[in-house]
Amino acid sequence: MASGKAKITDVAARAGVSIKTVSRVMNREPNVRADTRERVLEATAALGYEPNPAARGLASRRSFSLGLLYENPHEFSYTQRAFDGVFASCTAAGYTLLMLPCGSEDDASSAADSALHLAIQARVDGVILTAPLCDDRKLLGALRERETPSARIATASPEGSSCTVRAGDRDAACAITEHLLDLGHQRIAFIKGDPRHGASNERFAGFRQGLKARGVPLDATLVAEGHFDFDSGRQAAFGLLNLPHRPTAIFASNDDMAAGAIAAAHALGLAVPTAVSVAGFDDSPIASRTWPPLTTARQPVFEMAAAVTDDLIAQLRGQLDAPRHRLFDCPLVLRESTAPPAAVAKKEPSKGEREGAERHVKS
Amino acid sequence: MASGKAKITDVAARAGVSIKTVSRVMNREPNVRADTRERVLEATAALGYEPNPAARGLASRRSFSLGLLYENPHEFSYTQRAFDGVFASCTAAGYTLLMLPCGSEDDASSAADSALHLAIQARVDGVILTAPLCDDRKLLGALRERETPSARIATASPEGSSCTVRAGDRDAACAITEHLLDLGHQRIAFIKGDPRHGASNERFAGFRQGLKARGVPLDATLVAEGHFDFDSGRQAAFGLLNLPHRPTAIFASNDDMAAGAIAAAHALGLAVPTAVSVAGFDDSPIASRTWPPLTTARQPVFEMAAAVTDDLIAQLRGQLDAPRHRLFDCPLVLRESTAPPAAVAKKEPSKGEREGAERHVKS
DNA sequence: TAACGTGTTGATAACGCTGTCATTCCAAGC
DNA sequence: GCTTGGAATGACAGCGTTATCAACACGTTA
Repeated sequence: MASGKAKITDVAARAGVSIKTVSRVMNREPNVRADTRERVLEATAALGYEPNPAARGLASRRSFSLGLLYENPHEFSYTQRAFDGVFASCTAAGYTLLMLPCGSEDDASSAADSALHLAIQARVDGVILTAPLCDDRKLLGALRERETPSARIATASPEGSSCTVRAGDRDAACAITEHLLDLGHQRIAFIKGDPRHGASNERFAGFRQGLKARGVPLDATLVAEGHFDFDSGRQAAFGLLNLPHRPTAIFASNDDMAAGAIAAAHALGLAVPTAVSVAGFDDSPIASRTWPPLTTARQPVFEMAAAVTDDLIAQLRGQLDAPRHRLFDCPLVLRESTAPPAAVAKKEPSKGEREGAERHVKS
Repeated sequence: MASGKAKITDVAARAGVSIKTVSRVMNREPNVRADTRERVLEATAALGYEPNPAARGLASRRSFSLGLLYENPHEFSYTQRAFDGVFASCTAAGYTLLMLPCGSEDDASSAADSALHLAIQARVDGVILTAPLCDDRKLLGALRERETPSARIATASPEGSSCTVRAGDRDAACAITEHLLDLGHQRIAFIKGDPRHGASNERFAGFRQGLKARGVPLDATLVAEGHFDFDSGRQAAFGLLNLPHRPTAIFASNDDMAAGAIAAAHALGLAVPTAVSVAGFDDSPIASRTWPPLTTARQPVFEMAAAVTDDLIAQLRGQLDAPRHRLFDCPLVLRESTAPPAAVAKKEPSKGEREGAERHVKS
């Protein structure tokens, strides 16, 4: 399967037919003999031929594309926020944007392949990769091979020839940990995220760093595995809260898992934050919709996505000499899911720790 | 501003320059005299000229488009689920898909204009409209004028020459209302949705229909206005729960508002569902993340979006004689946010109403 | 046998733009 | 005035497909 430079004339030559016949086969038109079709298909496969959509569009006066018009919802998922940032930059620069979803976990690599295939078919000038795809070696290799410029959002390795952007996960996780320690918590549990995301390691490292800075030893029994989703957070929290000597605070490494932790606490009859404090990460929409709303760290996804897209476009235009690697701060967002532990709360009623419903503190 | 049929030769003729000069102006290339540029720009404006992206792409060997690769998150917003459905059908049919967001409420019509403009620029073969855009008369008029085929998701008027799909909002809302009545609730409050969405009326109508079927009169003081978002739901619920004679159940016409209602109840120290039951609509991700998780009606957004996209593509291919108008059922999803009212609960402990954590009942 | 129809294939002209390179213009310098 | 050189402009050949229409093969009918 030679790569994408073959054109219809090459296929026609190889199959020993005219380009029109190739065209007929590609467009599933009738009136082509079965054996002819076979020869053509063999040739397209052998040459790795992909029809050029621009040429097709020009000749046929169709675009083979649809538009989905929608009004921006108030509620954004991470992907949605990233899309909005990328879209804003694309529009400003006169680029159009294709969404290329992969079929999530199960067999992630082959799913990535299919998205990549769509990118190749559409002949995009460049691609933007989100975590964890941005660290998929196979995918990156394929892109390099095709010389497709790329940019990476939330990568684990902010280096190399493509532009990258990431959040200061470690520092922000450290700040959250210190916030919990400042409230008087000593037994703080941590729920890890999907190990394929670079951010997971960083956030865990930030947690350890925060403990270390205050001289609190890491208790391995208080570290649970999660996968960045609600259910895994709930499960992990159940385990943690059922421990003989349970933690007084849970730091889940994203908001969805933190929401799960809150649900687990509720189910066990433990009030948040009175009986147990819960903190998340990201400041995604769910963070302000739980009860109580979550203390978290705000990841500026829109800005990150827009910035890295600007960089990619600049690179495509040859306006960028070296790839740019950006780092964004994640400010702490204090809400009502964290408070001093019960024991401490009795002694000092936590004056000054709980005022405005929402405060932003630079991490 | 004549519409999209002008080409570069027309502009060149009108401006009295060669097509190459027009090209230079369009691409912001240097070395064009200011007055020449002016004349060209005047001509493009007068003719409503939009460069043909396919021709540009073919000649320049670039596509002026980027791809955003991402892994499907577990958590879907409504838009995300709709996108996934549309995308699945597009991919299967060999179409590419452009996301065309509008800038939400403030000045919705001009926002719709900008999205429409993008659609025209990109020369999409057709567009898919989601609520409330699908009922924007100005937008529909513009599409008709350009003879751009369209399909509509969740429209208020399931008729006309474009294919449509909608949910059985009225029946499902009626079913939810009857569920609450069956539990023994008599004072049921309703929080309306954004009036621009056709679904809002339907759901309210379903609510009234449910009451009427059981002979319960509609109490106007128990009907509050909302806008389908968390905050408006919370506000509305605050008002309702602070009434002298407060309702024993709240039916919010979507899940986000229902989540807001739960937050309001929590804030007022009212336990859900013991002190007050709450029901939502949509079965969006938030529905299973609140505490307690929400009783709601599942809107099969993915399937609806995929189906209407299939119809649109069939229409584009001339395989459809008459436009198709589809209706999807919304099955009831019973979770823990609804229970018999306190008074009734004392008498009969609600046997048989609370068993599996989640049951689906066809509406 | 000739004429006909049907299924299959190919030659060639678009499609609407950009890239290349030649040409023209015009102010500055001699 | 004449030359010079860079800025401004244009002529024209592609770009890689599809559409049109002609040509051809072959079995069937008159």
